[in-house]
Parts: sequence; C-alpha cells; structure tokens
Amino acid sequence: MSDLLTGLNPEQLSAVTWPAKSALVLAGAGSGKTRVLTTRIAWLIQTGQVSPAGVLAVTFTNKAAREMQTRLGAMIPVNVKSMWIGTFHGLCNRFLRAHYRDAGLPSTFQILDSADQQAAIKRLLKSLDVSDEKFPPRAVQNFINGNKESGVRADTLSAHDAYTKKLIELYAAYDAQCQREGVVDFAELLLRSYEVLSRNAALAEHYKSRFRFILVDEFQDTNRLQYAWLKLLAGRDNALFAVGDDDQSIYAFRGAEVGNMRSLLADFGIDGPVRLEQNYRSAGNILTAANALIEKNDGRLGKNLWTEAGEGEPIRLYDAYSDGDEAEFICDEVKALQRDGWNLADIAVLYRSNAQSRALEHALVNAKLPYRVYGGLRFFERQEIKHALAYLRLIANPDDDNALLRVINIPARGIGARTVEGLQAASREQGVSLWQAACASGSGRAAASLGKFVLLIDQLRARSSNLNLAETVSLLLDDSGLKAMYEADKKESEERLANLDELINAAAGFFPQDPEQAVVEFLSAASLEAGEHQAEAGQDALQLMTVHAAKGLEFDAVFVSGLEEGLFPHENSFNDPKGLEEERRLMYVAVTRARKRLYLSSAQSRMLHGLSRYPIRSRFVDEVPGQLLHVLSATVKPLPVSHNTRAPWLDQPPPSRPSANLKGFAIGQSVTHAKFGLGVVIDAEGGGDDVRLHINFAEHGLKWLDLRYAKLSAA
DNA sequence: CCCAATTTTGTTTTT
DNA sequence: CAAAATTGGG
Repeated sequence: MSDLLTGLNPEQLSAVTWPAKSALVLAGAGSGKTRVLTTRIAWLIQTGQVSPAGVLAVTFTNKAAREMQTRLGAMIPVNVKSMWIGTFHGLCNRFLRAHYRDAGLPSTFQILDSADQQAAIKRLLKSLDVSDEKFPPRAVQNFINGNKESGVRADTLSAHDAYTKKLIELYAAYDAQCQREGVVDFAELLLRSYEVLSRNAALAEHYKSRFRFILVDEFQDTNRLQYAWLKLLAGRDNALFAVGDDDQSIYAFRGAEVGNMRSLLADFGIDGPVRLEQNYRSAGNILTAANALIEKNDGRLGKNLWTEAGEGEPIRLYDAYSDGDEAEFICDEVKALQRDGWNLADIAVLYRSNAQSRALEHALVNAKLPYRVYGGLRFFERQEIKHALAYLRLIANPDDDNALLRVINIPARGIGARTVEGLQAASREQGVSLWQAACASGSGRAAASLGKFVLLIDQLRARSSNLNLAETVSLLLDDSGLKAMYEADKKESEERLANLDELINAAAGFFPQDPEQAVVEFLSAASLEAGEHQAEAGQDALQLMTVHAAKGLEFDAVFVSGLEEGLFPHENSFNDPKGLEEERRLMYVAVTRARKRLYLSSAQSRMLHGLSRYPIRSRFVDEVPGQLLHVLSATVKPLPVSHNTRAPWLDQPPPSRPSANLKGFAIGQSVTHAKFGLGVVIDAEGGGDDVRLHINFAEHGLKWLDLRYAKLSAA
C-alpha cells in the first residue's frame, strides 16, 4: 500500500485516505485531481475496504472514464472492464439495459443524439400541425431537456399562459412518441433510471447495498437530476466522494448547477471541502494570470493555486490584423517551436467556437503542418455514417420511425414525399409505427416500392442473424445500395466511402459484453461516444479544439485564439452577469491548460457568416496583469481598458482599422441617436454601402443599427 | 418522383 | 459562408 501513496503531498494523501464517509474535494486545475481519484479507488480496494464490484465511479466524458480505467488497471490487478466506471449516461444506459422491463422499455431500445432528437421534434410538430415558426424545434428541445434535467415530467407541469401550456403538451406528446418508437434521448437515460430506482425500493436497496463507495469526477458539472440520482444511490450509509472545481464550471448552459457543491456539503453533513491548491502543471506566470482572471468572479468557494515552479516565460500576446493573419501567426510560431524541439502533439490551439477552426485549418494546410481537430462534426455524426446506422437500427428495431424516415428513400427508390405522407397518415390513423403501416400497404405503384423496402430490411435482418457485426454492416452497405450511391457520385464521395470502410473497421473492433446483443450495444456506443473515433491518431500533430473540449487536458504550449468581445466572451453572454462569469471560467480553463508557454491572440477583423466584423479585443486579455505580458504584435500596446463603466472604449482609442470603411464612424466613438440618445460604437460589420454598427446606448442598451437608415451623428 | 438550382436561414459551448 | 429548405424543369 505504501507504493500507492508515495509521492502524494499532504492534502492529496488526506483526500486519498479519507475515511469511509462523504467528502468534497475542491481540486484546482493541475492539482492532481485524477490521480487522487484513481489512487483512492485503488487504495480502497487494496486495503480491503471494498471489492471492485462495490465501487461506482462517475465521470463526464468517455475519455475521462477510459483514462481512469487505464490508470487504475496499472495500479492494481483488477478487471477494470467489469467495474462500474463510466459517464452518467453510459452507466444509466447499462442500468436500463439490465432492467429494461422495470423501465418499460423494449430490450432493443435505442438512444437519440441531439440531432436525432431535433429531427424527432420536427416530425412531431408536423404531425400535430404546430407551426415551427411559433414553436422553433430548438426551443421545444430546450424546454424538454431543461425539464428532464430538473427531473420534471410533463404531467407534473402546469402553466397559465397558452404558450407554455402548448410546450407542456408538446413535451407529453414527444415522450409518447419516443415511447412508441422505443427510443430514449440523453436526458431520458438519466430520468428513466432515476424513476426506476425511486419507484422500486427493492431494486434501489440492491444497488445501495452494493455501491458502498461512490466517486464523482467534475462534480461542479452535475445537474439537478444527476445530483438527485447520486443522492438516491448514496442513501444514508454510502460514502459519496466528490471531486470538483467551481472555477471550472463551464456547462451551466446544459443544466449544470455549481450550487450542487454547496448542497453536497449541507446534505451530507460534510464539515468543509478538502482543498488541493498546489499546482503541478503550469509555470508561475501562467498561474498568476489564471488567478488574476478568476478573482474577478463573485461567489466562489475560494482557493488560491500556487506552485513551486519558477515564473517561467512571459505570456505572449498578439493582436492580429485579421483572422487570416492570426492563423498565419500561429503557424509561424508553431514552426518555430517545432524547430526548437517541441512536439506538435504537445501544442494546442484553443478557440471558443468550432467555426473558428476553418481559418486555422486553411493556414495549417498552407504551412504543411499536420494537425488534428477534436470535436466539430464527429465520426458517428457524419451523414453517410448516420445513414448506415439507420439501416442497422431498422434491423434491430423496425419501429424506429426516425431511422426509417432517414433512409426509406436513400438511395432513391421511388418513395417520395407523397408516399411518405400517405404512410404517415396511415400510421397515425391506425396508431402503428411507419414500418407497420408500410407492411400493411396495399397495391399500386407506391405500395410496390414500399414492399421492396420492407423486403430489403426483412432480408437484411434474416441474413444478419448468422453474421457478426462487421459482416452485417458490410452486407447492409452493399444491399441497401448506400455504397453504390456514393460510388456513383463523383465528387466528395471518396472521403465518404473511406468513412464507410472505417465503419466496418469500427464494427470489427467492437467487443460487446453480450455477443447476442452486439448490434444494439454497438448502436448505443455510437450514440454515447459520437467522436473519439478519428483516423491518423498516431501521428505527431498539432491539437485543435474548443476550450470546452480541452477541459481536463494539458499541453506544453497553448494558443488561446479569437480573444475578441462578442466571440470570447461570446455576445450571447453580454446581458447576463452569470453568463459572463461562465465565460470567464472558460477563459480560466483555457489558460490553465498550458504547462510552459501561453499565447493569447486576437484579430481586428474577422469573417462571420460571410461578412467582416471589426471586434475589439477581449476584456479577458486586459484582466491579465500587464507585467506578465510580452507583446509580439507591432500595432497595439496591451494597455488596460476598463469594461466596467458605461462608455468603456473611450479611454483607449483603438488602432486605425484596415479596410474598415465605417462612413466616418469608428469603433470606440461616442455617438448620438435621435431616439436612443448617447451611446458608444463597439462593433461593426459589413462594408461598402451596407454597414451596420453595434452600439451600446446608455439608456437603451445594445443595438445593431444600419447606417443606411439610422440617423446617427458624432457626439 | 427525381434532381439540380435557387433562395432562405442561421451560428456557442456537449453528454 | 455554409447547410437547409424550397422551387421548377425533366
């Protein structure tokens, strides 16, 4: 046991060897959080306090779960695969598969990802003849998921206004549709598990007496439902060991509640958090910058990271001419780092939104630098893959209307919009799935085409019963005509065909728990871990990803790009202080990814949906103490700009802007408007005659004004 | 019914 | 600048 514990600092040691009761570990960035978590599991098992089967460990990403398994396997001889280590969603899926009858689900139930869910909602709106103008599918989706994440079903909701009433009705209808089709969305996995456990006392008791030790990673990201689920499983007697960092809470937009950390202390009678404050990752200057940034936030649990490492290098700052210029700068620096012996794989370029990778990728291709983009459109989300998986879904469960609609006419087989509409009408009338309606269709041209499709799926199912997973996928690609369709298509089909081949490989490399259920398990895995599966992983390549995707990772050198008001912090967060604080935590996460060297970059002009924008530099750059910075760009000095006053951009006149013809106006200028009064120009877009200015009015707030119509004059 | 061309629309982050 | 939705000629 001494082996496990050597090298831990006193705080880490205290956390690892915490007695068999609940605890909250407040673990700063780079403080050895994952190590503490895995070492504790190993220690508990090695000291005989619990068997591997008595441990429940929950993470947020599949990557984190895998890492925990790998590290644990290296520490102690134990079959980590059989342990309950996984994401909330993965574990709930496992639970529901085991208890599908109690959950009222078919054994073959499938999981809808976000896009599938949205398609299902669109279809629902159409079938109920609800205007998607008034009820945007996106809004309905948010309503449903928001409520599910709070543990609330439609039948317990009520409202006085007609609009909300309709939303509740849609929520109920959506759940009914999913139930009919045998599918569950992400939030449903959790809610359904929770309901099964809370209704079935015997079952709950079984799991409670089994999981004596429950460990949760990234606890700050749990939502209400997840916390309720944990409380249910922990009961009174089990030890809930939660590790988290309120400063790294960046998922409030999907229901995460940092407040769960305080609730945990109260609900489980924990005296106070154990703090891990020594940082082993970053050089001093980087840490100082991070601490200075996060200090601007209110209501923190509070902690101050420190390091024994020296100051290290200054933080490099570059204010580029344009997004293209910024990308070129990054390429040049990366090449220089490479010449100095840095590994590309240890260098990351981070950005706020996925769309920003475009300009970067363009420059990287020109510079002939190998790179790897994480996130974005992931393998299992590509259209050709989703088409193929839809056939696979139909083999497993033909009542999956989503899947059927997706491929019933792909490739084209004479089943057009009219036929599909007829099918939908029939299914609604008879209260059966589209598949059943298709099976029952009579005679005629349309019915003949439908019959052929039904035959195709039936034959695929029959023939696949003797085949393994990879053979099944291969068969379906051939027999459905999907492969032939992409082969016939001349351009851009090459990559798609390669992806389809890769899908066969993925199937061949998939090892199900229960071989009988290989198809069902494979489909679940595809929904739950849509990404990760990307080719050319081995190569030494520059790492590109969003800041969100970078959480939990670390790199020798980090570029935080696109540091502009409106982008980072994102403009959607401007109106709400909570949102702005979340953006700042995001910046904190970005900065603390770096071990040795940190670059902050911004651009003075950026293309956004086809138009140029001229944003100002992000307030977050100004929140980094100036003495830590080393400015690389010639044009701008990193002088602090206050963002707290009403007319913030006046005390520092911006540099003259290239190619920004704003009809005599400039960013930072004070203006008056006949109706809105006094304001400050903070952003602009367009060019030539079509120029729009973003103005912060003292009385009326933020407005976009079109210079062709707005009566604006200099103040 | 099919396909291509055109218009419209929209954009944060993700399990 | 894309993807998605819509239209119109075969």
